[in-house]
Amino acid sequence: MNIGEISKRAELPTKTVRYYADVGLVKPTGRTDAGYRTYDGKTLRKLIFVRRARAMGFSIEECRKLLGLYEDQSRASSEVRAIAQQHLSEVDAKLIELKKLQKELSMLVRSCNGDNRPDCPILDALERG
Amino acid sequence: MNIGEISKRAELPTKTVRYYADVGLVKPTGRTDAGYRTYDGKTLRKLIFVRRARAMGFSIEECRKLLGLYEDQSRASSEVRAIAQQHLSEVDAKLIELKKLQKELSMLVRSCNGDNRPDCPILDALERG
DNA sequence: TATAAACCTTCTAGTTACTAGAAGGAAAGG
DNA sequence: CCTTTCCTTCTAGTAACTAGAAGGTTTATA
Repeated sequence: MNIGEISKRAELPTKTVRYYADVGLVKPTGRTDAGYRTYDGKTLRKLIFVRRARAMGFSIEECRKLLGLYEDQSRASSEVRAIAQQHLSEVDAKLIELKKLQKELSMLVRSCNGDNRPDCPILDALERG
Repeated sequence: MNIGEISKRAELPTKTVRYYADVGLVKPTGRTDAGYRTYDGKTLRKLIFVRRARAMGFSIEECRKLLGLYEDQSRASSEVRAIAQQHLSEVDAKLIELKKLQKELSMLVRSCNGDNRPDCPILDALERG
């Protein structure tokens, strides 16, 4: 399969597949005489794996580690769990921050009349803290 | 005040203050003979305003608009409210996504034994979807 | 007064994970 | 044969800084 075909099947833009090849995340299995990248079923599964991991918010470096473990038939599940747990903690933390922010912002938006007068509690809050 | 002083007072790194000057968000009031940036109380308030707005997740461009409205004594509060409301909607959307992610991830982490055996539901989920 | 420490300047480049676009070669269809 | 579509590489842009280098200025101290 060339890059167009694999992109369609992996549901990733060709630019992204090329990028993953460049950074050594998922390399093509080979090249044609003309220099076209070629991929097989195994690399397709890796690309899909990466797409899903990225959708879960894992970074490229985390994906690299996960792929390594995915490939390693003798890995311990604890290694994978550690990465996922770490990522989950970060998600938890972000969630808390975002909830606080939402609360503050929605309070501000509700408190502002939103009319033609210049008086605005939102700006006041940003100014005074 | 020079950049070191204003940085301390605004609780922003000097690099960031310089960056804000470069992008025209908060410009110094002038320069000394030696080329040092100088700031006054008004620019200090603007920098603090920007720090708070950034902490609320407003982008630099949103900060620019908010600063414009902050400066404009005759603005309508509805203009400010529109920006905040827009931002709030984005926060809401992100929050929903992040909650879904958290649920999925924590389920996966819980389902994984995390022992020495290679069997791992996390990798399985990433592979199969 | 000499000099060292602490401060300032500009410029370049690195960060994350792509994305857009340009210039040009290759393959496939009519 | 020609056109369209696909592929290649390379450069540069995105957001919002941050790190570091090379060098000028100011201030404090010996």
